[in-house]
Amino acid sequence: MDNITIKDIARALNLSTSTVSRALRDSYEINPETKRLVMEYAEEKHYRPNPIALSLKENRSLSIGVIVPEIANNYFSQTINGIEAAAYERGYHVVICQSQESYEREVDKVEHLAARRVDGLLLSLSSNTVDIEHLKSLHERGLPLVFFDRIPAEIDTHKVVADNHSGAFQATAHLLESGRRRIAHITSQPGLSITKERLSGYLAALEEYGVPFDENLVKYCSYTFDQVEDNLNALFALADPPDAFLTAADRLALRYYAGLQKRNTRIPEDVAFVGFSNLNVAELLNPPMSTILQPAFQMGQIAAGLLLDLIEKKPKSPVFQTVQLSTELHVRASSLPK
Amino acid sequence: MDNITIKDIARALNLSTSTVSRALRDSYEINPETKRLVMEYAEEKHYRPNPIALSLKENRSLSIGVIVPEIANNYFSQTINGIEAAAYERGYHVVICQSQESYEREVDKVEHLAARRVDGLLLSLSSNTVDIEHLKSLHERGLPLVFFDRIPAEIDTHKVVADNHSGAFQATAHLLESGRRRIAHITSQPGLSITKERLSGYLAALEEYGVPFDENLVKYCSYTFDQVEDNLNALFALADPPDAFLTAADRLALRYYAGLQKRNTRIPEDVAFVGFSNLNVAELLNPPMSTILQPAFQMGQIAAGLLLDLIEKKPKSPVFQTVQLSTELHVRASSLPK
DNA sequence: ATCGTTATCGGGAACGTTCCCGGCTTGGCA
DNA sequence: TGCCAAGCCGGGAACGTTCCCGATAACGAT
Repeated sequence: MDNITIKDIARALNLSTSTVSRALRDSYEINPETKRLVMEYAEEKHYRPNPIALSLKENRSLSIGVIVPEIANNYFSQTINGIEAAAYERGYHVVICQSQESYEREVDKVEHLAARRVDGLLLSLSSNTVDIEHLKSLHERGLPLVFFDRIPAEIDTHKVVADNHSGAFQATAHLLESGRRRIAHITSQPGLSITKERLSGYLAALEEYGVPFDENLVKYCSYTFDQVEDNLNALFALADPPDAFLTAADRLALRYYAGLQKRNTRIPEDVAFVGFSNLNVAELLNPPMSTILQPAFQMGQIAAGLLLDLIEKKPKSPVFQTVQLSTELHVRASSLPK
Repeated sequence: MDNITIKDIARALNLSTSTVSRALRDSYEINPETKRLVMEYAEEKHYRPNPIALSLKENRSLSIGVIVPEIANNYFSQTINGIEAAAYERGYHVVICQSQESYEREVDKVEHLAARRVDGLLLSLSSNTVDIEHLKSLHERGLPLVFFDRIPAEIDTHKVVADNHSGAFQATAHLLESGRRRIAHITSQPGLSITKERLSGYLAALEEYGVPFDENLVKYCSYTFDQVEDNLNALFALADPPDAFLTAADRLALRYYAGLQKRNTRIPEDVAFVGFSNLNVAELLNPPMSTILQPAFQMGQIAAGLLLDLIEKKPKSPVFQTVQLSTELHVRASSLPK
């Protein structure tokens, strides 16, 4: 594991490190013959510049960090692919981390990446993150930061989100139009931005169609603690039980799909079902699941692009924007009229 | 982004960097009072040691690299979770990369991680990797290396795999016992270790049950190039078409499940179906898919454990082992007898 | 012959740490 | 009174680069 360094080359060719360094970067002030010698020797010995030494000197790493709650989630893995595509194109490496929906892990990862001198950070908050001081101070100290999907209100920077309000509105309207009236909304932690936006879309649709809102139909779920059965039991114990479900995430959609089937509730006969989800298997489920699809890959691309812009033209402090991408409702068998 | 350094502390407290350094590491030869001063000042100013400077000096990073073909694959994301669990416990960070099933990307990622001085590398080969010189030379130069799942024969180091032979054997035997005779085997690139092992299990089962092998029933698929329809057409154009499918990966299982449904082939009436897969939705598919489940999380844990052992006791050159974990056949509706 | 130019190269500081050496006070003891 | 050993601390090299200054030589111009 002892790699060859510029010093080694210098010693071997009886040159100074400065000369070797310049020869390698093809500087004009080095004799072509010397350059050739250095280049050839470097090639032969597989010289690779030490990025750590460079990072130490330049205080940057030509890499960006990504922190997502979990990668075992189609939505996030698609986003990461978009990020990688954009970063790769512009010569940056991507370091991927998971917060595992844990606040402590998130803080740990953020600090680790910052200490490792990533040139910028892309992130989607963990569902248990309430305090974002760790990010705020980093941002104030000048670390370029772009949020996507689960964004905080308190930090002013670029953000990329799906149009959650309209996605939820569309889905709810679709359910209402196919004759449902008691739509259960299974959603994420109340603190998350996506939760609020989706709830507001849901409420707006109810209002538009003159259907009264019943807060008993809204269930906030932790991703980590499993209470599917309890929630379903509570919902179906209502005097007026749900005849439709609108779920807010891949994970929730699957859990409740399974939960409903376990209690032999028929979809879509007994209840209709629509999920916010980028599951690539929605079509293959039994029955095929109606989903609100988010442009995950594109979100990643855009977020990475914004971050790299931020990184590369640091001097002028930019006007931060929030990019909102539209969602697509895919109606499948799970939400057909009864 | 200007972080406080030991030098800053030294200057502020009128001490030397050596003293500050020692005070921070609680050295015995520093006056308790001085220690207190330094510690408090460091705390107040949020001093964090610069890991890059440390890496440069110590030639290590307290982090390990993981390269998988793609993270949008339940099998790999579960493995990564296992790796992270094990690494976290022992104080190491994990850097995740995707080769995207591309040889060039794999080489690039490997070199990048090595240059960044990861202390070791965990990897599962891309399906397009044939030449592994890049890994061989790294390994010879002393970089600890552990392979999992898709392993090369040419490098002697720790390896962690599922018992692919017996998994395929079990699944094939199960299909044969439920009355199938023409079992199509849809599998990965022929070069991969997992492909060979699974094929051998498939063949062994055929032989045990006295069913002749027909090479027309085996289809090798690239992950990147999509030829599902062609393959299905070819298979069903056979004089004696398949009455069962054994697929070798998450991705293939889903594609062919969808492909079969598109051509209105009934499962399990017309063909039975079993897939190597860690899909968490297998139960929810239509029909629920029989799968051969691999202990992905555990594989990650074990692989990471072996790697860390390798890293931490470098001096003695160990005896390398290949850990083989057993798979589990989960029979569901897709492979019921006709 | 002297001088300014150009072409080519080397020295050394700096990035943030650690650590080897060496140095200065004390104070205790002979 | 003198000496040695703690106890405590600073100087500086080293890790691999880059880059700012110089430095040296040759060479044409004055």
